[in-house]
Amino acid sequence: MARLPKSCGRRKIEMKMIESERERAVTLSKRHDGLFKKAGELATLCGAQIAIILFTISGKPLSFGSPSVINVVKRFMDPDHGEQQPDYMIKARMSSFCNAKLQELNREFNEFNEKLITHKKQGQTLEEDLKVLLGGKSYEDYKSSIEIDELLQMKCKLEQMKRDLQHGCDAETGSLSLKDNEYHEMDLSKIQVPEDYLKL
Amino acid sequence: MARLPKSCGRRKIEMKMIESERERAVTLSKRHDGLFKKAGELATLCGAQIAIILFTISGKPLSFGSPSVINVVKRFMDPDHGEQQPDYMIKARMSSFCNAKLQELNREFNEFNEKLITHKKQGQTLEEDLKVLLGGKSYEDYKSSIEIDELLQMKCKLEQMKRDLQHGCDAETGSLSLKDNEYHEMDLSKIQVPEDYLKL
DNA sequence: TATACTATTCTTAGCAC
DNA sequence: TGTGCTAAGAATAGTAT
Repeated sequence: MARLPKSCGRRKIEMKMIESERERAVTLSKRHDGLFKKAGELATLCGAQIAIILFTISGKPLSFGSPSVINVVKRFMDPDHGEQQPDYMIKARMSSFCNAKLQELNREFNEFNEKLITHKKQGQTLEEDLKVLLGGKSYEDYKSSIEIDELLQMKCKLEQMKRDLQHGCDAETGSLSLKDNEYHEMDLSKIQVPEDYLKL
Repeated sequence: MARLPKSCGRRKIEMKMIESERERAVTLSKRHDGLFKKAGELATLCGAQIAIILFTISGKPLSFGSPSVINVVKRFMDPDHGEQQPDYMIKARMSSFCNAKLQELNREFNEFNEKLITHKKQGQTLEEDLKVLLGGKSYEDYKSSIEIDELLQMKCKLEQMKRDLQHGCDAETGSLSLKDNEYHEMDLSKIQVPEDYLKL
């Protein structure tokens, strides 16, 4: 009772894995609640279907689905199941799956690229950059180990895919390009494994 | 330029489908960004694996995955794929799938029940309650149409499942019950289709 | 472990460009 | 459509129970 007016309140936290097991569990619990709540709100407000699947570090599965995880996942995995897709989506013959794959790659690339830029800005040496980028814990957490040439290969593939998609679509629908779709968020122009890095 | 100090700021919004198509799209965009960002933070902070699949009302798929949507979904769909599950999880022979199913049911039930309570509190007549609950747009959005007796059947099944699970587990591990698992959030005691409603 | 509290940070609704 | 701004509203880190 008689709660003293503590001088704590929320504080900023560093975006890295929380070391303390207990603290991590508490954060997971709170943020899991918050995330699922936000997902529900999004579904309600925007009439969207949404599924979230989450595995805790100890392997415990948590999920959220509106209307249900299974429904949404099914729809996602099955390209021909797109009953509700508008005409131009069908014409584009772009399965949800592929679309999503591109989004993921997009995200991975941009994250990677941001790290490159950040480290560059911090004025670290190339050696340090590479050490952090390829061997460091922070990036390792995200994607276990990626080689620069792998990245370059992916970039080429992505550019090819992008070209193919645009051609495929333009050919069929004329002016109706796919520029509304998410994978165009991928700003390939920004994704540059700078020459300097390759010189190593 | 010369931006006047507007007196707007954020306002509270009602939790229902946004009518205006444009406004809905804007909200979707903002909240989609926010949701995926939060998911990424959760993955980083807590070392969790997480996948989000989202279909907009127009059928456009958006997704987020860490490490990737496909990985997480695979792990989720395949009960035997639980390499990282601790011993007690394996002993419980409770597949991720079933666990999730229970969570979904839990959520559905509690939402339904909250609606029942809310409407009750608002002092509406039973007729109005049922109209809103079974035929109204807001609930229809969530689950297309559910009958009271269906709900009761589900409740019975859930109670049976819960009993089975607890017995199954207790039999194998003694005191190590599954009370840590999410489906125990399901507060069956609160889920009551009140007698009055059944009298109709 | 779950809940409560509060100061603070973070998110986002409503505008304007 | 997309971006930026601002202030109100939400979420939550840290703490204690």
